[in-house]
Amino acid sequence: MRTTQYLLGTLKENPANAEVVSHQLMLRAGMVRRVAAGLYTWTPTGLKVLRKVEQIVREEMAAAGALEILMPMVQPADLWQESGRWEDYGPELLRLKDRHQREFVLGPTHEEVISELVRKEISSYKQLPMNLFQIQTKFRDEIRPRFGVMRSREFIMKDAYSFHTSDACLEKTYQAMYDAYTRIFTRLGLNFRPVIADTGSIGGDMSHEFHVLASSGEDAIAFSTESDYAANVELAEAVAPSTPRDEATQELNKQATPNVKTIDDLVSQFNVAIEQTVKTLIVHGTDDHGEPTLVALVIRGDHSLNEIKAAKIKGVLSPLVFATEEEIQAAVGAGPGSLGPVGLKLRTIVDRSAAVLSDFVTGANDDGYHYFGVNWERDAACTEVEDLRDVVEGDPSPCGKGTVRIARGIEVGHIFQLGTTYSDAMKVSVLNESGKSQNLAMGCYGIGVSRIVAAAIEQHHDDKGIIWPEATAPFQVCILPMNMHKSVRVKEVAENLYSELQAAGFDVLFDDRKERPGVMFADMELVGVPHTIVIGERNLDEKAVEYTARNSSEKVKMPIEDVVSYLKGL
RNA sequence: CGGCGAUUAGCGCAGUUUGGUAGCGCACUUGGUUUGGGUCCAAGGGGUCGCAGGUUCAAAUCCUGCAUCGCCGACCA
Repeated sequence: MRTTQYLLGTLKENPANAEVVSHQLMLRAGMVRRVAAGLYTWTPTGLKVLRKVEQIVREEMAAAGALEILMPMVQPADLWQESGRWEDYGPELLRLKDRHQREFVLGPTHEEVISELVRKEISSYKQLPMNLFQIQTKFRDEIRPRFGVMRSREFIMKDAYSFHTSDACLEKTYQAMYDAYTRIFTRLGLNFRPVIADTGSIGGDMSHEFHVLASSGEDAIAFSTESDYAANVELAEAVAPSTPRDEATQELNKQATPNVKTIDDLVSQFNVAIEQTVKTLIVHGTDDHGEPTLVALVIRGDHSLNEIKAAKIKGVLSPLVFATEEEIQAAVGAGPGSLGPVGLKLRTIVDRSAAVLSDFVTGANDDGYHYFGVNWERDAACTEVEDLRDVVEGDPSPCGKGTVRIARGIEVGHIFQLGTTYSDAMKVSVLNESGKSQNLAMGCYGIGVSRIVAAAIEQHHDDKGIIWPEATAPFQVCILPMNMHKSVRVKEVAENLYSELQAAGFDVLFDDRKERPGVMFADMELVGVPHTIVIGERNLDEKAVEYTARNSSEKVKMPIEDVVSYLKGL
């Protein structure tokens, strides 16, 4: 491709409204343009990268035995009503009507459509297992789209769905997908980790997320320092402390703390260690008779509540709903800044780490007062102990080996064993070997294709621009002729090399613009082309050109006739 | 949905406090100059100042409403 015939679209200045580096670079390198919130046009350079990612995903899915299909983006509402998600999905599901006033949705995912297909097409266990995938545009009406294509409303996803007559068979395909995903992200040149994940609203038993490690990632991941264990912090277990609770040494005493509204106030004004404080959070729940009630959750002052863990406790509303200040006042008689387990008349669930404290400090359920020297059993009941908090750096690893380290990741893939949730709702069944109708076990496997492009840039860039891994670079090589418009020799060598490289199968960008050298260098570095050949009068007397790799500052002078074989050998 | 902020040329911004008929840099066009790291000089094109209403002799500027966009939070395969 010649730059004079190409839409390069590079920007010298950083666009406003682009927060993360991948978003900035995608705009500056001319890969995408914003159309509306969370909606982007992929311009030629961006589309080339996107297609390369798609192709790798497609090849590895096919190699793992999945069959490619293409389902519609617009889906009839009745399928969603059948699965129950018409009600459950909420405002993220964009609903629309056609000219006959029939209701449709813009597909955020395709479990319903695939179930509809499979229940019609597959009728015998002999046709199973089957794994079908597509690479399709999805639409999710995100509350807050951000970070460019990283969290957009319209995005491209590879989604696969597998169907089985037994859990053992599902597990086998699940493992095959796990392995395929590992190959895909390896081929893409990404530093990634599979992590144990929450199954979330989609349900099911077993789930892994694949995360590209990057400081800008939206998810926190807990790793073991000594094993392969990795889990999303949402899910990672905070192991119960092995040391038993110390004996009480202090008397319970109530002190006036008029200016204390938060744990930080308490720590700074009364000289107590934050680890010796306890905070109490009030959430909505139901009692044994299913009646609405409030539940108190107690965690150590320096820890933070894990809402997913809390919501999984029986009798706690899921998703978690915090009590309002008015509700707390009505139930306890004190404001949120003065709550504590002593004398509290609500069901109280204590976090494992809070449960081993002694002589601790907590609110007195009386505005402006705290209890000091509090001890469990003696001063407050501690009957229910659960894992309620996020793990923190230095905790013992849940796997039993090493301690926890926290890193940030961008979720680029997610695989689930769904079981029969959808096939029960959608009646996806076949006749099994004994001639009985059986609902199918199902797995689903997603990869955020467009998100991968952004994630790759987060991981591979410097202050000059993008540094594409070989596999996803928009062009493999670029030719930069110095003052070609003044030098017949330079033009001739550049044109010849351009033809030769193309003939040898390289995707090459030939910068034939009448631009100053600095402009060309800056643009090619911004776009991130991995290999650059510079042709200038300076070296032509020796019939030589100069090679540089994007990921190195080293300049290599080489004879013109060696260029093709040199690049082939890389 | 709550809090905060923004909206002036294709992009990045100044001008708004104190009302007086719109400016800078980049990009673009033309001519010259320069030529291995975003040259320099000159000339030029491009704006219903987000929209609607109001105040005023006069509104980018003051007032009211709305829209769009972004940040933080809540939410989310």
